[in-house]
Amino acid sequence: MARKRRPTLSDVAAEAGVSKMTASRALRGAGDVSKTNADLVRTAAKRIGYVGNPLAASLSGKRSGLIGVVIPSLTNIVFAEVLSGIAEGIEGSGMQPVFGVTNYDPDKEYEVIRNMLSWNPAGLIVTGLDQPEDTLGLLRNAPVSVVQIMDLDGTPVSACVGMSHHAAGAAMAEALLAAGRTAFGYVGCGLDRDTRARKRFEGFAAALARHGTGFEATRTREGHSTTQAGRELTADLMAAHPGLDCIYYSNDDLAAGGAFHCIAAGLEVPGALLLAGFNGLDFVESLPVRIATSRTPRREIGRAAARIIVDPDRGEDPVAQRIVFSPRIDLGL
Amino acid sequence: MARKRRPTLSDVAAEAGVSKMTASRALRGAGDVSKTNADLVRTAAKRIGYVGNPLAASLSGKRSGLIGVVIPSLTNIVFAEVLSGIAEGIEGSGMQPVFGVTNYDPDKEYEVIRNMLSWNPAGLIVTGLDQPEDTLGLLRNAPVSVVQIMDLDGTPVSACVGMSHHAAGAAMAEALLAAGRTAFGYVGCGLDRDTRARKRFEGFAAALARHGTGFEATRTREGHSTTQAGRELTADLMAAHPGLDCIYYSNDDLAAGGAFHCIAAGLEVPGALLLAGFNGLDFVESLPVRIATSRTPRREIGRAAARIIVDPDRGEDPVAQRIVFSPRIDLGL
DNA sequence: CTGAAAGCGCTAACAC
DNA sequence: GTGTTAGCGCTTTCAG
Repeated sequence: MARKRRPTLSDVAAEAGVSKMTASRALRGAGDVSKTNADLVRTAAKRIGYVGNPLAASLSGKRSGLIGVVIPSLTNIVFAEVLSGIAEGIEGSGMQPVFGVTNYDPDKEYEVIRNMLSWNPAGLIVTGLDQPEDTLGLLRNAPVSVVQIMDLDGTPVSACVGMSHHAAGAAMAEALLAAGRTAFGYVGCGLDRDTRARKRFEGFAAALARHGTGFEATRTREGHSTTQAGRELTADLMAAHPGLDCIYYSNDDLAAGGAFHCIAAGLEVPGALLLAGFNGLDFVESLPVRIATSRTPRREIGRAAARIIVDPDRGEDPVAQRIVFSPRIDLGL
Repeated sequence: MARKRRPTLSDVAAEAGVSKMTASRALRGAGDVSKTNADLVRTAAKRIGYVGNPLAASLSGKRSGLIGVVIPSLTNIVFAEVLSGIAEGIEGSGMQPVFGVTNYDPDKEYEVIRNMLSWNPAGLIVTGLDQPEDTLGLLRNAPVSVVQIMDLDGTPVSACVGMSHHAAGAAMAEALLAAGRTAFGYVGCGLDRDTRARKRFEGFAAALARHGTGFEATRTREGHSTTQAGRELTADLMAAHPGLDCIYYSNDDLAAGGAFHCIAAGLEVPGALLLAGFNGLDFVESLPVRIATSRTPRREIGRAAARIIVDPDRGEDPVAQRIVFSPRIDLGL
């Protein structure tokens, strides 16, 4: 049962009795086509089951309908949700998202971006602002819309949508101080590679300093943020510094681990010890104890980034867009 | 600063002083090229910074270097990890993964697959075996390698890699019965659309039936599986059936919510009430109480699926591959 | 082993 | 409005 060759634009044109160009124009609503012919073409296309070949269109036109997305990890639900938002934002545009995972490795990131650029994507969505210089060069010279996401603390190549992690850290510190906490500890994972977590830490520390205080102790570890790591580091930290009344974590996963430790150890949360995470993941709400967190609009960030690429609008205005989100603090009290 | 046109194969050929074809062959190691020329070409390519245009290659050759991945959701960490595994499996092959999210909507799935096929991908990785007939037609006639993942209970279009959810459910039931549990409840979300969760439920129920028992009560809800939903449904279920000594959940997220309820309600877990989830997510290990789960090798599944598409090997053997994984039960006792 | 010719399927530029 | 002519950058023939 020889599978028939997939119909091409020529087939549609022949079927409709017009030229390839008219068919092309009619199908993508470009240029002017008489209503009669437009209908003719559309019916013909439907009849023979024509599906355009975006590969050919991309090669011919300047830009492909691909949107490259570069994220550091997919094990982290946060980035999965960003992807999800991007998929939503692209919806109906006929574009396809392609993704690349860097595992927080700058060299891998360079490779991934370079590789993606070879596809002549319509746009590139890249996580973060702190790429090494050669990667930035790649992005600056790329003949595509570049959108950097998740971060605002720095100088974007072009458009960027995200939030200030420094400010987010500071805001959380202010809120915790206002809630009467005085003895702070910190627990974080992968700070060597996660520049945004580092910025939150610094923002938090800076705010404490402004109030004449600081972290009494910190516990950090390389590698992924897991609840298990959070639990262990918290146990360790509290054993050494039982006087702490507040711990700031680099994210909710670690904070949840901290909560689990406290439950197991019979530590009263948040009364005796207040735990603060970051992201506002869903499960935070249903933990048996309340913890503080900053809710980040990651799906919205993805959606907004996708929209910037999908919409050619904004009249080429030379000032690149900068969409600012602010995480919302929830002390859970 | 006029950005120079990106170098093409012709440029490389000219630079190396050979024909386009020799350059092409040398660069992708196809056909025979004299070592001398091969070196000449490679150096020339490096010198002028040549990066191939996969769009053109795809249009010219039969298949593109794109791999389509169709998943129901990205809000669920499980599928994000599958994607992650796919990215690993593709690594170094020069292929690009493109993804589409269906939100468990069969119509959306049809559209996504159809759209992806238009790119002439090298392969398609699709979640599940239970597509509607028209979607199956699309897949069967697709001139690409199709790999269905996550499920084995049914007839695959071609290759498939995953596990039997029916068997997984049954195995968990057997294990719980062996552990002495006698009064079973069930909590699930989104069973109307998640056929695999349904299969686990059925497998579990069938096993109970073989032992002359069954679920005393079930609580289900539409929509996503969230810890919050798990917590609420558990509270509801236990209020109505305080005599239960075991609850089977459609996944770990719900089970965690159940655990949180029990902690808050002072119910002894697992002593008085054993909770069993599915997936073996990382956080299960660090929960303050132990719950049972089935560990699923989702990253491995992704990696294996990618490999099937990346490797042309296995000598065209007409028997499509079928890679079987078995979840490993951990009662957490 | 190497090269010349002929497209892949589509669209940008011009004519008409 | 509509058709024609050229490619996009690569690979597949098929001759040498």
